[in-house]
Amino acid sequence: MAERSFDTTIPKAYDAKSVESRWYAEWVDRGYFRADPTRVSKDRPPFCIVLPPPNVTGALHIGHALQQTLQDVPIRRRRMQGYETLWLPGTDHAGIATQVVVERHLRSQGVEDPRSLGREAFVDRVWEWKEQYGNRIVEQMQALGNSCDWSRLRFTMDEQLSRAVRVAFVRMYEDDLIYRGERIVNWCPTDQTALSDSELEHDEVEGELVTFRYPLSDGSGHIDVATTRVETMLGDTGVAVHPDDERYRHLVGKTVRHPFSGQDLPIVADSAVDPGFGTGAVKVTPAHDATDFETAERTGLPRLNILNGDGTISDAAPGGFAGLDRYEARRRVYQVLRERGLIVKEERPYVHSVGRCYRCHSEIEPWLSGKQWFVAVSRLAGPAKEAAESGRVRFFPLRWVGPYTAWLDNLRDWNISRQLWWGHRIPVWYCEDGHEFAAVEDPDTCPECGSGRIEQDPDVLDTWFSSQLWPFSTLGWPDETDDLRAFYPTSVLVTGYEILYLWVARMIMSGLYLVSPGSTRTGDPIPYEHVVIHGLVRDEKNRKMSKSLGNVIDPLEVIERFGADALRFAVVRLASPEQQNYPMGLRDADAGRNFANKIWNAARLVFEAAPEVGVREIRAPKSASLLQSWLLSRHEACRAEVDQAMEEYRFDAAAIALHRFLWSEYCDWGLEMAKPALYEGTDDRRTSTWGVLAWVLERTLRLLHPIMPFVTEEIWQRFEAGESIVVAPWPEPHWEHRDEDAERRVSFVEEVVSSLRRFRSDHDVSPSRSISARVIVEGDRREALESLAGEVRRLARLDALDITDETLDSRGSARLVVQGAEVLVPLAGVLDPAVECERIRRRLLDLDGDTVRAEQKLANEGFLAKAPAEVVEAERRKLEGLKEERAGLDAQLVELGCADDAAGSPGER
RNA sequence: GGGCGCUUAGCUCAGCGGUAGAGCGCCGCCCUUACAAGGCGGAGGACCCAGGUUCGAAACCUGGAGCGCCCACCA
Repeated sequence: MAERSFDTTIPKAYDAKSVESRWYAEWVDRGYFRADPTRVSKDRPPFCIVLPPPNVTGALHIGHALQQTLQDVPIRRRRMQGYETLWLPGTDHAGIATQVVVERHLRSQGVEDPRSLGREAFVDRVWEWKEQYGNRIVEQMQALGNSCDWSRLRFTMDEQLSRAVRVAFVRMYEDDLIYRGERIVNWCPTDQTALSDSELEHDEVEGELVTFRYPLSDGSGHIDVATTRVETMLGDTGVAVHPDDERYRHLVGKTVRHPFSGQDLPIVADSAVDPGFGTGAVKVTPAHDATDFETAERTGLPRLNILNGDGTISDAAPGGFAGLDRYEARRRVYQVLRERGLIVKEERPYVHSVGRCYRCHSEIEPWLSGKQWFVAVSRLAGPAKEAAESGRVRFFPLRWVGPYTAWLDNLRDWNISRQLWWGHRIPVWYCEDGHEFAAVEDPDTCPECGSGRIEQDPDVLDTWFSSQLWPFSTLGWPDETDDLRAFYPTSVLVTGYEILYLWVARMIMSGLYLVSPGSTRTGDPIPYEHVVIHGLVRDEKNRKMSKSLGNVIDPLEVIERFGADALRFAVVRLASPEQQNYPMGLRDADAGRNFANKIWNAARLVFEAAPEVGVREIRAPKSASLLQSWLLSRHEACRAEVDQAMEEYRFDAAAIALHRFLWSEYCDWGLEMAKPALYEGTDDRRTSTWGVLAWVLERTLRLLHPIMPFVTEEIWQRFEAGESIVVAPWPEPHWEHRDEDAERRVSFVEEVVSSLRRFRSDHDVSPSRSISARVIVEGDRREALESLAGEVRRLARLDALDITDETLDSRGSARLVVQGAEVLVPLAGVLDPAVECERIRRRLLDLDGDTVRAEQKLANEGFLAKAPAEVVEAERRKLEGLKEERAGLDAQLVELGCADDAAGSPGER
């Protein structure tokens, strides 16, 4: 044999760590991830994803790894398909979240009251924090292998993006979509800011429902009201009943006397009251309840704010409760009412839901906190709903359209002002003469009166106000940039369902409103064409991952132990869109690590078996042998499956298909059956076999590359088929390789091998002991078996294999039936007949069940009449085969001398 | 009070009209010159329950149960 020219120094075990660190830097250096809008053309369509920006504050967790891999996979595939791809990365300043983290940090550093630093100094400290930790996210993303265009890294508080925020605000302000008003807001007493409705979490708690009595001022009676927050009665300014409620109609217009203030509170009629709940009368606390606020608006009741921003009772409250914490006040108010005999009923526990701050989980207070800014949503919601219903934006899975439109239907105005320092300051100024105006650029004077004494609104905008602009502000909006024209609308948004409302819906609303159709590539201002919604990663016990539970998995730790490819594979395989939770532990990366190693070693075999001539040439093979046709056919089937799955964003299915093909087909059968040709074959046979193995492997690596970029690149380089797999073309279909005959024939051969292996195992024949076999089979399956006889001998460890189409005397042999063909294994005194009888009996048991079922089916006239002909025919053939096998096995039992305990035929049982 | 999702092998999940699949785990045997991060063989399932549609249902329809989630101004 000629000396081989291949590299035999490839290490036995795949070392993800060293491979991964080498390649990522190389890819970035070569500029593979950089998008260029000028390259976009008819033949080179754009494909763009903007990364949902992680918060600058934290480190990435495993959920980010999932989400990002789900973006990198389509990005890498489209890049290979020749699209001009842009994956635009960035981070979010995350107003409240960051401010809270930095405040906590400062406190730990001895700054007791961070707000005492003053606005400017505090904001400086946050920027310092951001500079320090913002990069960690980038490093993590690079370790994952994400193919982002780092030259376009954005941050929501970048100058350009901040200008976008101001332009958006001013435009909406001038169009009356943003207004300032005094309304009840959700107030977080811990973070001391207002929150939008979407920033609340709802939580069921076991509280109390206390019913107490208000005496009528004229002493003629009383009226009872119920509440779960009895302290709010300090802020009651009236009592409401339903206008049609006969029980109370005569009381409307009278007043009750407040037990602490002594003031007279009017009894009013309002149809918002549900006469069926409680007593049918409601205490009205306009400053601390959204419903009551509206009731008060309609009925003219005054507002009395009895809470301070920190959740303590204010001086405005009667009865000497001022200064008490709200929970303490609840107990005290209850006590005093009780002492005065005014409590008429108590229910404890009373389960009801409370709103909590989505950042710090404190119970929020509905509160009147002066004027707040709102976005009027009614004009925005309609087009956003239409876009989803008409399919201009498509949801994957489709079922999310329902919740999305339902949310838009019930939308209330969006509170966008936050009493924080970290964020985009509201671009509105007030002059001393009471004029109010919004401006994109910082003004010096009031445009109305020219006064220089102007002051900017102290509040900042809700983080989500800037986030909603993300898909276009990152591309240069409000300028009509090349990026915008080339890549907007973006192609896909990949995100979790938890921010469907908070973010996705708002991006669609604002995109449709703000972006001018003429500046986009399609003339549609919609931010993206597809929205892919995935679930959330949980821990192994399916609990939410959180720092306080200590069950957070750091992607870097997984990468360190198993490699980025392993993590990516694990996470993609989990990400079924039907599931809302993905439980995951560290060990789940095992399978991916093993898979990478398996591919590595398969490649090692292929390269080490490379024939001397034509080693590096990979040509589209012309199918030759049965084995080659089979492998090409199976590979093409896999390719088609992967393509389809990826088009449908079923990356889980794509990952499983690739795993199955490579491991169970390519390695277990393809490589194993190729060994005789590779090691003992003629030069021709060796070369052609190797050619197919290499061709298939090289293409499969490309199919797998989007999911496991590193190991595929490392191996692919050895083919010297191009510069990098990152920019190698995506495998084109080769439908002509599908060969169902070859698949059918090889599957017969596989089953012959399996049946012999099982036989060996059943009889405890050690691998070192030889057995021989004779197979009786006709037609093309016989040809198949003959052409693969050497391979079968090797795989089943036979020292002899006879193949014939003549009936043979089966005496003295075990009979195995494979797809109707007989496989005879001479017992030759080496095997225990009792064991063989047992084996046959076990088989007969299964056989009987199958036979009965088949017979019943074929006896069913409906089945014969209505089932498709091929189904009926298949059933007939099956029954026939079963009967033949049964006859053979019965004969065998007789021969082995254990027929006595053999069961009768199925019909007689 | 509405709505959505899930319920399939010990665990985590695919399958979504033609007699049950994967990964991990488990039990045997095997260091067979790609891989012990491996090979070969195996065990293990009233596909939540009850009705219905159908020749045929894990799959489709109706109802129910359990779990999870979302929405909602029951004070």
